[in-house]
Amino acid sequence: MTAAGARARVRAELTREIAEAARRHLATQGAAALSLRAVARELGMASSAVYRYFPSRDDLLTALIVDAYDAIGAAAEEAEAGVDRADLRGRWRAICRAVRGWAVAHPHEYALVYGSPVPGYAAPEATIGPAARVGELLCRVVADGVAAGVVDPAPDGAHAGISLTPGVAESVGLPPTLAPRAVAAWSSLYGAISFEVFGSTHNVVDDHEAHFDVVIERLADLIPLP
Amino acid sequence: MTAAGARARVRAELTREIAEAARRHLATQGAAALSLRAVARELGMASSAVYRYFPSRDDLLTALIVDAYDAIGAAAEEAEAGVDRADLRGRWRAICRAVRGWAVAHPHEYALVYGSPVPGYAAPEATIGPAARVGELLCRVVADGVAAGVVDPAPDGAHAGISLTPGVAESVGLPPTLAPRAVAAWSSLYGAISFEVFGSTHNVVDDHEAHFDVVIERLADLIPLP
DNA sequence: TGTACATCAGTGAACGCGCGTTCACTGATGTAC
DNA sequence: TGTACATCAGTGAACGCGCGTTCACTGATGTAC
Repeated sequence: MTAAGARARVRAELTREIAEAARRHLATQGAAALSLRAVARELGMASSAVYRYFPSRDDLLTALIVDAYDAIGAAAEEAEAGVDRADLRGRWRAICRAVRGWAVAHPHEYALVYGSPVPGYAAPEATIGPAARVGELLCRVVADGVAAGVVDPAPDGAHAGISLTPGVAESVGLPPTLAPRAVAAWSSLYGAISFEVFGSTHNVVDDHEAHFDVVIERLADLIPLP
Repeated sequence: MTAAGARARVRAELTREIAEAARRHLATQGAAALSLRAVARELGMASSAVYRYFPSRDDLLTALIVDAYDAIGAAAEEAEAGVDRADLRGRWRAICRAVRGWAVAHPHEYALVYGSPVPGYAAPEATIGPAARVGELLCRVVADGVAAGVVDPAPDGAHAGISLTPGVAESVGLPPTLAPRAVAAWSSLYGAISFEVFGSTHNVVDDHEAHFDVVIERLADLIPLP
């Protein structure tokens, strides 16, 4: 039991070490340069040894993707938790800034999850939960506003909401008349971040942080949040 | 003269054929699968022969990137040109829908220009002009609204505009107090499209076209456009 | 406590693959007199 | 119009590289009696 437990512990540790080496590689070289051989080299082990921990390159990739989503989600949740519950716009700003801050600090990991899909890689089910954390957090702020009576639950009238997958609005606690706006704000947030991180606004925006503050307020107005 | 002209014409034709074969490859396999050798294979020529037309793989990539930007820009401009000049929202909608339509029809080419930057590839100057076409078009609609007196030129007050690169607002004909909002709408547009094309809203949005219509109106409100 | 066996981690060589790029070359096409 | 020369397109072999994955193997670590 103790012996087996020790073996399992060592195994878990090495698994984490491999994933961390892979993440370092990803951070400096980008996703395309991420190879099992390069990771094995950095750890000083034979490339075939990595197969004891990850059955294939795609499984290693999945681990990194899940970790990236979780890191972004955790950063956003932590920042949002530090704001007064009644301050809806403050919570909204905290989420957006946390996501941008993480993305700017980890551009390659950000690209892995929000850039072009990795060719030949199909995201498994394990990634969809972590991927939703930020969106759910944004929706919670809006839902709290509806509950408090300060956010109009049906700004578009009664006919909105048919565009979303059935059940989604309910699962995030929003009326179907409001949920599409939250999704629009959500995707817009990532549009601004991707433009900055991927360089699309390189010749256009000078002070990215100041510009992002403008974007945040516009997206809050889009709901609209008070 | 005629002979030399014929040679040059043949050369230009083959250059175009190579680029088109590369585009086909890109469209079906994605940017990572794009190799000089694969293109040469498809054209039935030796891989070394391609070097007579493109000095390196990166030059071929540049040609594809410029072509993609131009195709998106042309699609947007053509759609916008078909709308009554006074119908600002109609022109805005036409641009957004054209860009989305092109992106959905050419996901890999879209990913090439708006997805993760290609590792090891630095976008040369030749790409910055074509890359700006859609943004400029959106700005023109807003600027026309200001000229017509139906768009508030300073919705944020006098202090906005310091976030953009000096000269940008002037070059697109917008007051510095309004330009950041246009940039915000511009990046938001691509956020919505990227989420759809890259699959981020796979489990969230059901009817992407209907949802995109919601987004368009929200982005027009963001300026706000009448 | 000691011994026979099973499990597991890690090795190193090999497989087959495709890539970008270079180079000396062969013909064909154009040019100058 | 004809001939000597220069230019160009395209070839095919080769260079050196790194990749993912497999496989038979060697020791070490744990387990059962």
